[in-house]
Amino acid sequence: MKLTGHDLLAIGFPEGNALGLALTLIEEKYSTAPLVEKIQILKKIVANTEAFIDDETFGPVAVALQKPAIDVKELHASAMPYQIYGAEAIEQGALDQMETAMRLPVTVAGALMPDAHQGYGLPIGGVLATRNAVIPYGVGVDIGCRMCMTIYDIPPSQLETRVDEFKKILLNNTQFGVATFKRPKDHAIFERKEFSELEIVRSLKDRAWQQIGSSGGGNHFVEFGVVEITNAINEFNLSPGIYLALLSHSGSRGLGANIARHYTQIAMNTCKLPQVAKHLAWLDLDSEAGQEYWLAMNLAGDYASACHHQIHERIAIGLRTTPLAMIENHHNFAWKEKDAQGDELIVHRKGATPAGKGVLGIIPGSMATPGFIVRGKGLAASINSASHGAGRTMSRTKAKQTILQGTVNKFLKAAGVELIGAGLDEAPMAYKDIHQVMDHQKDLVEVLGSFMPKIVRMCGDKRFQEVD
DNA sequence: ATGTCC
Repeated sequence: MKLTGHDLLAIGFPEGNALGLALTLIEEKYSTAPLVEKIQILKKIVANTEAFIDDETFGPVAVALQKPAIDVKELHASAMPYQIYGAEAIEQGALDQMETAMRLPVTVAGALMPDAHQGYGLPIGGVLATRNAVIPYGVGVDIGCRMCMTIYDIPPSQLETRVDEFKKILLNNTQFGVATFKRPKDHAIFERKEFSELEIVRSLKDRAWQQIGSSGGGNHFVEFGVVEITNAINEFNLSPGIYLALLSHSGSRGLGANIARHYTQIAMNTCKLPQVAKHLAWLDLDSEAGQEYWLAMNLAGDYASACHHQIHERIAIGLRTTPLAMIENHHNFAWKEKDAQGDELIVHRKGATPAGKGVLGIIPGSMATPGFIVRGKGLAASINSASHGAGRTMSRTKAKQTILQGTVNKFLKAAGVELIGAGLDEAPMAYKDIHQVMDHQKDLVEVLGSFMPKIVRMCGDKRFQEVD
């Protein structure tokens, strides 16, 4: 009979690394021993941890047991006030999560964007400013998930006249789901010292190399479309007009996912919070783990950017041209920013677009509704942020159960969109009305132009879509 | 989001 994690919790093992380690070792060394004997041994380690520090078998368990001086935190009795944009279209679960986040002792300010919906810990569309603390689940699992748009001096009418050619360019130069490039392109990011100096990051380097330039699954996409610039974008000398553009949405693939998983576990093991807030566990920025996370998060952000740049580079080569402009922004990340007094804040944007004064950003709609090129207005109440899209109005499960393929096909046809891949969970009707969402954030961003998708590639891998 | 469970 094998011991379970539950048995170990019952005899006083704290949640964390020691538990897993003890399970592994006891089953390795005492696999044939009766259950009571295994329990007796482990009880002794809990009761007299120090005596086992040098134990040949259980030394590592004792070390892990001694390690974290677990810090039990309390929430403030009431939540700090925070601004909500488009509250009437935001689900209760997201509001509850934000309310909890506003009770953390490290929280300084918060805001909820109009595309908000429930997530793990901080809601998607949540912005949270803290003092000297970073919350891995306040950044999200896909660290550095971002948008990137390149705009070309090509008449967008060619999306109709050369549709098969453009589809082929997308198919040949993007990879979705588990697929990666046979010959990944090298990138300067692989010379970064974080890949050798941080153990967890080192263990992820080979896969990061395999996956660079790939897009993954879920709501990620690469699409050609028509940009209509209404307000000149002086950074690029881009005049009002209609252009062909490429828009991509993806993140840091396995690299960021595993960095997030690793440091979330450390945070949850060392920063114990009441059940309702447990996913908001933070790392102090001056702790070793906090500093490591900060470096690893920034690396994952730069890696996500590198992936987009390779996508756009490959496609620009396919188009035999160079872009007139490139606009990009993270929307799952934490930044060091200053408050009104000039003191440093850690601003978490989990599915929120940076919208500081003058800052360019991209807010996508869905596969068959427009997205927008925006310039931030720097509104303090929004913590210099805006939405990162339309936001889901339906869970993936519900979308797959209730939306019919025929309905989506008609919608795509009416919108003049060619779709490669994607499941019903990404259907336009699973998302809020982007126009309403934009209306709710008029004070946060100025719209400079729109982007209408025309040839869209998303993940067509059934392994990711779980069509039940 | 993620070779979708250490």
